[in-house]
Amino acid sequence: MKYKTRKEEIIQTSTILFKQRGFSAVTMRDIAKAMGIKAASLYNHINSKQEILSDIIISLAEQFTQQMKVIKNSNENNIDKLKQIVALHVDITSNNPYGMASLNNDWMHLENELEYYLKLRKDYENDFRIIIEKGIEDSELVKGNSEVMIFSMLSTLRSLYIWLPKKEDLDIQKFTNELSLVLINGINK
Amino acid sequence: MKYKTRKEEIIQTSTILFKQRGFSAVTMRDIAKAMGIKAASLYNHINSKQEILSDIIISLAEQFTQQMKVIKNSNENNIDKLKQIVALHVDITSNNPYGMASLNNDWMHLENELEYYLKLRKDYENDFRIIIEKGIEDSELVKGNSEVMIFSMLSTLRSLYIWLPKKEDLDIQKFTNELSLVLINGINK
DNA sequence: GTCTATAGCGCGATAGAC
DNA sequence: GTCTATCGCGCTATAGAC
Repeated sequence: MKYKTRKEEIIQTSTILFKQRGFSAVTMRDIAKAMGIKAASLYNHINSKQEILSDIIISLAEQFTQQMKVIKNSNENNIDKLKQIVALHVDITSNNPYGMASLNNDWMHLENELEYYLKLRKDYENDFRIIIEKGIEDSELVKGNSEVMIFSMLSTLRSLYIWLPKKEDLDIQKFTNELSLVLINGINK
Repeated sequence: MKYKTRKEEIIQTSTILFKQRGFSAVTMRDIAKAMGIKAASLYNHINSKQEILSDIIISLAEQFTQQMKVIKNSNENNIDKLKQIVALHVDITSNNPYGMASLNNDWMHLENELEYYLKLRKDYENDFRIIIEKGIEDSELVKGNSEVMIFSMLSTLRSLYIWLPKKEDLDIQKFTNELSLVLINGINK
């Protein structure tokens, strides 16, 4: 059996459709059709379309926040912390590339959990910022515009969901190292 | 007068709303309300909601393709070509940050122009790839995974629309240089 | 747990008055 | 060029049979 519960199957099916066309363009009929049932039957397992979205997004956002806390409190230097963050994004994204599309593109359609999501994201970005700024202070990173560094790294890490699914036979460990290299050392010879 | 034509006003208003909530979640009634008129009145100036989307996306995509051709055919070395590409993205995005959201997130809702858009994007990425690979070949760039380099740079450049509008007082020239530095030389000391 | 039927509403778009 | 009125359809969600 691929799914433990019918609810889990609904969420996984929705996740794929949400990535392809976005939350607003996917209907309950689309989700039901992809599962071979009628839309009304979905409501035996979930309460609303909105609930599907928040299940997808919040569980991912909490994984990031929780793991960031571990990285933040470790005793490594700041460069190694950044490498751990790269590994974290590759790990979560490769385990749920479709869900990451909703996290990135459909968070604004959250209702009850919107504020909670925004707080999780803000906390995450703050932790990231502190590592970058500490890295500059400790002379591990070049003296540069820290906001540009944060923007550049986070943009790339947040876009992994577009790219990873296209590389089916990927060696995750090798890729993580190559990506860390490009992000930290650049591409200039 | 802020807008030359009523059609232009419709497109600019839609562009802002599409960025906030995405094409599918914005209604003709929303667009009309933002302009202080009724939805039916919009149809005196445009033919369909779809037409608004394709006007936004195709004009931006064509700007990229056209300027990429100029960069490609210039006599500069590959690193300087990459810097020009960074400048191109900063330029187009700072002139139309809202439209870039549609280009990135709502292209899949194009109908008649979907294939044309996909061709423009593919051509652009191919030109980008050739510059990176030539750079490695000519020993301007480190020997590394070129796909990872392309992914990383393009992800950052494509995310500029999220970031640029938050920095109103930005010195565009200075920012372009800082971003080029981070993308090409990395952040490692 | 899935079905048919349908409520209640909002959608994109059109017709025609002014 | 904007309005009111409305068409025809699709949406989320519910009721109740099996």
